[in-house]
Amino acid sequence: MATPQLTKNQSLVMGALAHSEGPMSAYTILDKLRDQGFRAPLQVYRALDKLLEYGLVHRLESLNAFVACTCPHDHEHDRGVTAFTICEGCGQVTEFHDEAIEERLSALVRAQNFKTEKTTIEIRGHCGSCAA
Amino acid sequence: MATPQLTKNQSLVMGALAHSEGPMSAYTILDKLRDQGFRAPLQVYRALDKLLEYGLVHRLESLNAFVACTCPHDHEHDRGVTAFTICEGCGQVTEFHDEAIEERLSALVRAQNFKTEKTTIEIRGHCGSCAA
DNA sequence: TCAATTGCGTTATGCTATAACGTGTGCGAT
DNA sequence: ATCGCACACGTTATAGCATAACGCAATTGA
Ligand SMILES: [Zn+2]
Ligand SMILES: [Zn+2]
Ligand SMILES: [Zn+2]
Ligand SMILES: [Zn+2]
Repeated sequence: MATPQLTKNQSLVMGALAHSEGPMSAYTILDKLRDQGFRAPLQVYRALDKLLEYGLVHRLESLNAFVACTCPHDHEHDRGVTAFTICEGCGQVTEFHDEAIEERLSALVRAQNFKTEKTTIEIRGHCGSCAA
Repeated sequence: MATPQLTKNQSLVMGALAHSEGPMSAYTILDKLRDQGFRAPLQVYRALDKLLEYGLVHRLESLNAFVACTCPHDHEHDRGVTAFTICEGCGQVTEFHDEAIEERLSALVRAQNFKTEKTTIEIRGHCGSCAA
């Protein structure tokens, strides 16, 4: 998916996520953007849908929240699997990718005769700084 | 976590999940159990909390839904990682486990100096019967 | 007996996400 | 030009998921 020019709302949501320390829920984003004229959840969700489609943003299923993609390349991990560590202490999210896991998962799933459309890998725990 | 005797509510929720074809949301479970006297979401959520703790039930984060554990052993996958394929067509959920993925993930996470508490792996797609 | 724990029931509330409707704008085809 | 279409947008209402806070009852163990 090539990334077209973002619309005003998409840019505002992207900016909010990019400048955030950690993940944000759609409603948290909404609150951050009220001063820029946002009034309703759909304004956020519609922008997020596009940003997810362009690969600029990831959804964290276990948090019902969103983060900006930190992948160094051109968000071309369409084919690849994206994984996250999520610290319960400080909220820090780290995105990472690994071909070995991709290939192993792919083989296991193929053995089930299953066709993958989207893979979610999220690891909850504590980062080095927050470990008790 | 040893599995104590289930209470009445826990048994009812467990039964509903065990006899279901696929995953169920807490509110769907509630509706199924109204005839057995269930009246409020908390009755379901409290039972689910315990069943999750005992390892008899898994939560599917990408669906906000729950499934009975199909693991053949005594639900002793406390140490292990549980993964799921989830068919968007028929709703079928297949639970599986793989040591190679566990070890690879474990190594990657350790390299981040991160302490894992819970790992979520969910693969959305289409099963063999439902593949377009 | 007394305190602590656990499960239960109820009401109310909060958070997450989408349905349904209408408006406006740009742009190619007729 | 103007028609038709696609797309973004704004608004209101509603649906779906989850928990807070209160009180009561049964169990257990000191
Ligand atoms: Zn990314
Ligand atoms: Zn941390
Ligand atoms: Zn299991
Ligand atoms: Zn299927």
